[in-house]
Order: sequence, then structure tokens, then C-alpha cells
Amino acid sequence: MTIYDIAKACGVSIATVSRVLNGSNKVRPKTRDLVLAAMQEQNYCPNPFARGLGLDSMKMIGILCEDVSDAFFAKAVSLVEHDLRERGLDVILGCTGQEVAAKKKYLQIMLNKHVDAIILIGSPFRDDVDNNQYIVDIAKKVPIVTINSLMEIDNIYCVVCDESSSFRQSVELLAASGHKSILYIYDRLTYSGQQKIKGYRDGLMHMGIKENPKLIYKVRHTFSDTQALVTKLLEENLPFDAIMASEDLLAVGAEKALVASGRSMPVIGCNNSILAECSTPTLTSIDNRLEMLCPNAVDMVTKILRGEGNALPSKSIFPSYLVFRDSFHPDIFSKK
Amino acid sequence: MTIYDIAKACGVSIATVSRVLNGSNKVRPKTRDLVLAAMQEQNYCPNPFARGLGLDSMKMIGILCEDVSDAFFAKAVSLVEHDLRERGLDVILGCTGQEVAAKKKYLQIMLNKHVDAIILIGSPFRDDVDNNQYIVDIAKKVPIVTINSLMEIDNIYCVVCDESSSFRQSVELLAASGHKSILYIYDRLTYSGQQKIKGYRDGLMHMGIKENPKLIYKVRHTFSDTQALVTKLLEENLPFDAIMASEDLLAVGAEKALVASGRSMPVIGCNNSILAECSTPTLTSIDNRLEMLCPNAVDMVTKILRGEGNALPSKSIFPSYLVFRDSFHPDIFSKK
DNA sequence: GTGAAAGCGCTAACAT
DNA sequence: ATGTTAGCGCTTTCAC
Repeated sequence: MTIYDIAKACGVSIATVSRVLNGSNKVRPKTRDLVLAAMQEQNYCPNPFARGLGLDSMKMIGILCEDVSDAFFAKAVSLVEHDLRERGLDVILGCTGQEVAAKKKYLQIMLNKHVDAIILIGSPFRDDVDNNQYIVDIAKKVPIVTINSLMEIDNIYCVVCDESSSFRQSVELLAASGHKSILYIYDRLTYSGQQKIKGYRDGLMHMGIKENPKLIYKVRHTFSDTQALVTKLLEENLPFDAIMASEDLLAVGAEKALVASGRSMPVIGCNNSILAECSTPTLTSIDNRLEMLCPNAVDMVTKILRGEGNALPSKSIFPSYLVFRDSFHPDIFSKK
Repeated sequence: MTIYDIAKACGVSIATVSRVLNGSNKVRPKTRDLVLAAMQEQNYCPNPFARGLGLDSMKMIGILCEDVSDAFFAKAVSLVEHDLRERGLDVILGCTGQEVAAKKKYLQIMLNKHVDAIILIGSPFRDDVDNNQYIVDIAKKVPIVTINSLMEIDNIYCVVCDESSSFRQSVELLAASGHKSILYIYDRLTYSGQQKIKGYRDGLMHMGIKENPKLIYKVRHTFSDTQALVTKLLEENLPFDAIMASEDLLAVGAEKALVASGRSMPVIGCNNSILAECSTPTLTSIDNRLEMLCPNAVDMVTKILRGEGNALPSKSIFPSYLVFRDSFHPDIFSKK
């Protein structure tokens, strides 16, 4: 079933069929209806490869993230996919893992597949000169929209959440309620990771608290490692009276350690994920607004594809906010 | 950069270039090396659309699931993507949601995109005659491999986990340790959902326990609804002394209700997800072996694409197993 | 073993 | 408003 069959059936040329296919207005309504009817009847569907060949586009958007099995990325992919689909855009998914080499490979794969645009979720590159150069080159060939990652590169549009301010606010609320020795646990210093710790430090500074390097720990991105760490710190009697973590997963590990040791203190996580709801106590968490970032990113993509890229902000910053649950509430956790 | 450029640079015809591109053996090694070198040097990469047009294949596999933001689907997608990628196959992702109409639409989209195969994760269709007919038709046009869904349809290969037996085993272990009034909470009766409840019932029967319909509840796929339900049942003094749930998410909700009410009894979930590790108490859960199912499914896809489909089992069944954690251990939970 | 040439199904410039 | 035709970049007969 090709354009030729439809043309023949309607007694018109393939050009006319192609026109109605592409919604050209240079076709008489009556003819259009005729063609449309034939398409309907014969259940015609244009060959995407042929179309791709001609237009150099198959209306596919590459989505790259480190790991869809992670709740944060999974949610982002889900939101993005939904919105892209609504606009008739298909999603080709790549899970890069954390290695820079693999990420480059994936970008190249997307490029080779001639995707119309790439949405990068999370911070895929370090700020090494080399790596930046690489992505600069890619961005020259295909528009890139990043979600929660910031880079000042031509043809790259960044949609980020200002997590920093909520981290800062958290510190301030904790300090205001008497908790000034705040353990900070993080796993990685991606763009987002840097913003978070910056917020933590800003908060300390603003409250006139001197940063204590012994209260800052880097762990692997696992629940159990964090649990083990906090358990150890508690045993060592490291003096801290609150815990903040860069991710819910880590925060939950910390909570487990607290519960096991019979201790209690405020804990604040980030991502406002299902883990925050399920954990015990339920976890106060920073919501980084994927529900806003993702649609916004998709919106940018569609505008870029319409050629309206130059009317778009290179950075869009959304506010984050704190969702209070049992692990910390500003009212109830004041030290007496 | 096209095949013509390479041909010109090597002083051969495009046919020869095409041959080395496709690994034909009808080309002299020396010529091959020449062409290969030129490709390397000029950084040539074949246009996938043109290739697609000729071969009617872009080496893309459609992956369909209801919702990647769900931990179970996310894990499956992650595993499948990884293995497909290893074989040079790309993933085009579709999140269908639960409505049958949407699922049909997505299948059609994949068909229209001329994917080489479709991997269906979870049970997408009910067993209505109509719906089956629909997927029968699709399966005639593109091979389908399902993960954790069973349908006896030509050209559909099913890779499933026998969750039933672990549900049965769970009931038996519970009963053996004195817990014979087992609350069963489920959200949906997909293929997998049916197997699970069947296992529950088989277990009861095997242990000579009469099934009590008042102990079986259907809830929405949310943590909080389950929590609310169990809280209510506890308040009503419904007599049950253990809880099984079709999913970890529900089981965690049940645990929350128990903890809040100060009660304690065995709880068993399913999926062995991160939730099972993070919850309090940690959740005994049934592992449905995605790590085995997914690679197996991908393996089938590659074989089908090589034309070895007829040498493949139409159903592959993997065993599940119980992972014991704090919420139930056969040794420690015996009623005295 | 290699080349010439005919498609694959569509888009778009050009002609009418 | 509609038709003709030349590509798009590759695969694949069919000759040689």
C-alpha cells in the first residue's frame, strides 16, 4: 500500500496525494476528501523510511539518561514520553550508564539515527574541556534540550530546577529550629549535585554556621551504603543533629540507621519520590518539579523543530519546594 | 558523506561499498580493506533511512509497557534496553497506560514505524475475543515477545515467570507457621495478577484451608489506598493474621498500616523491588526474575530476526523465588 | 569479484 | 489546483 495505489484509486497524481498527506492547502477540498477517503478505506499508512529519506526526519526524539531503573530518571522519561507522544513524536531511548565514554557513544548513536532532537536527562558530562568540546560538536548537528543539567553551549537549551534554594531553605529551617550540625550525604557531583551542596553551604553561611567538613560524606548511590555509613557515624558519636541527603534513596538509608539505633532527628531527602512516602518515618523531601521541567522541555523541542529555537531561553529555571512529612516539620522539630 | 563519496574515494562502485557495508563475502579482502579504510578516514556512517527503505528495517525494537515510572516496568525496560543495545538494536519506547484502546493505538504506532519486533512488558490485553483478535492480526505482521504475559497466539513468544508457585509456597509457609487467615490484596488481574491469586488459592487448598472471600481485596495501584484499606480492616477487627500483596507497593502500604496501629504480622510482597529493601520492616518479597526474563526475551528477538523463530519455544517459564526479610521469615514467625 | 542500473516510497521544485 | 520528474542514499538483481 503506497502513495501510488492511493493516487491510482483516486485518479490523481502522487504529488496530490503527498500534498494531502502533508496538509498542504494547495489542494481543492473536494480532491482532498476524495484522497482522504481512499486512504481511510485502503488503510494506507505512509512508509516512515521513505519519508525519512526525503525529509531527513522520522519525527523521533532521542532520550538519554543514565539509568531508567532509577526512580528519578524513570519518572522523567515517563513524563517526557507522554508529552512527546501527544505531539506525534516518537521516543528512542538510551540508557548510558555513568561512564563518559558510553555517553559519548550514545550521543553518536542518536546522531547516526538522525533523531530530530535529543533530550538529555540529568548531568551527563563533567566539565572537562575535552568532554565539553565533544558535546559542543554534537549540538551543532542536532538540537539538545537538557533536563536538570546546565551547560552554556550553543544550540543547547537547559531546563533546570533550582534545587539549591530548597537545600538552603532546609538548612535555614533546621538551624532555626535548633539543628546546626547537619550531616550532608551525597552520591555525585553532577550539575544537580553541585547545586544541592551549594544550597547546603549557602544555608549554613546565611545562618552564620561554620561549615564542618567532617559532616559531609560521599557515598555510592545505594540505600545500604548510606545506612551503613550513618550507623557507623552514630556509633562513633559523631556530633550531628540532623541529616540532609542529595537523594531520597540515601535519606531513607539514613533513616533506617536512625531507627535501628533508636535515635531520632530530622532527615530531609530530595526528589520527593515514592520512597519518601513509603519510608518510616515518611520523609520530608525536596520536590524538583519534574512535572514542570519535562513538559517544558518537550515544549521547547517542538518549538525548536518548528524553527522557533532562537526565540527560546537558553536556560529555564523552575523553583523547587519542600514537601514536609514526618521526618521533619519546621513546627514540631524545634529543639527545646 | 554518502556511499558515493566512499566509492569515489576508493575508485570502486557503490555496489562494492554497499557489499562491504553489509559484510558480503563476495568482495576481495584487499578491496574490502581499502573501502573500510576510506570509511574510517572519512568517518562515514550509512543513512539509516535509506537503509531502512531498502531493507524495510531500521534495526529498531518497540518496547511497550503501561508505565515506565513504575519500578517494575522501569527495571524491565532498563534490562531489555541494555541487552538490545549490546546487539546493535535500538529501542523505541511506548508507555501505553492501562486502557486497551491506547494499547492498540501504540501497537499500531509501532507497526507503522516498521519496528523489527515488539517486546511487550506486562499483560496488555484482556482476554476478550475482540482484543485477542486484534493482537493476532498485529502478530502476523511483526514478531512479538512478551515478558510476564501469556497468550497463545501465533508468532508471539512468551517469557514468563511462574510467580504462582512462590505465592503458593508463601501461603504454605505462612500456614505452616500458624497463619491461616491470610489477607490477600491485589490491584489488577492481568495474566500475572491471575497467576498470583491462583498461587494464593492453590496454597490455601493444599493446606486444607477454606478460602474466605472476605479476605481478598482489590485496590488501586497506590501505596496510600492500601494503607487506608488495611487501617480500616484493622479497625473493623477483621480477623486476619498475615498479609500477602500482589506488589511490593501494596505490601508496603499494608506494613505502614500495621506499624501505625501497633500491630505486627507477616507481610509478603512481590517484585523484590527497592521498596522491599527500604520499607520498615524490610519486606519479604517474591522475586520474579526480570534479570532472567529480559535477557531471554532479547535473545529470542535476535533469533527471530535471524529467521530462527520456528526453533524457539512459544513459552519459556522461569521459576520465581522468595527473598526473606524482616516482614516474614519462616523460622521466626511461628505462632506460639 | 565488480559495476551498471533499477528500484524502495516519498518530497518538493518546476511546469502547466 | 494538479501533474511531471528529479532526487534522497541505499540494496540488490543482473551482466560481465
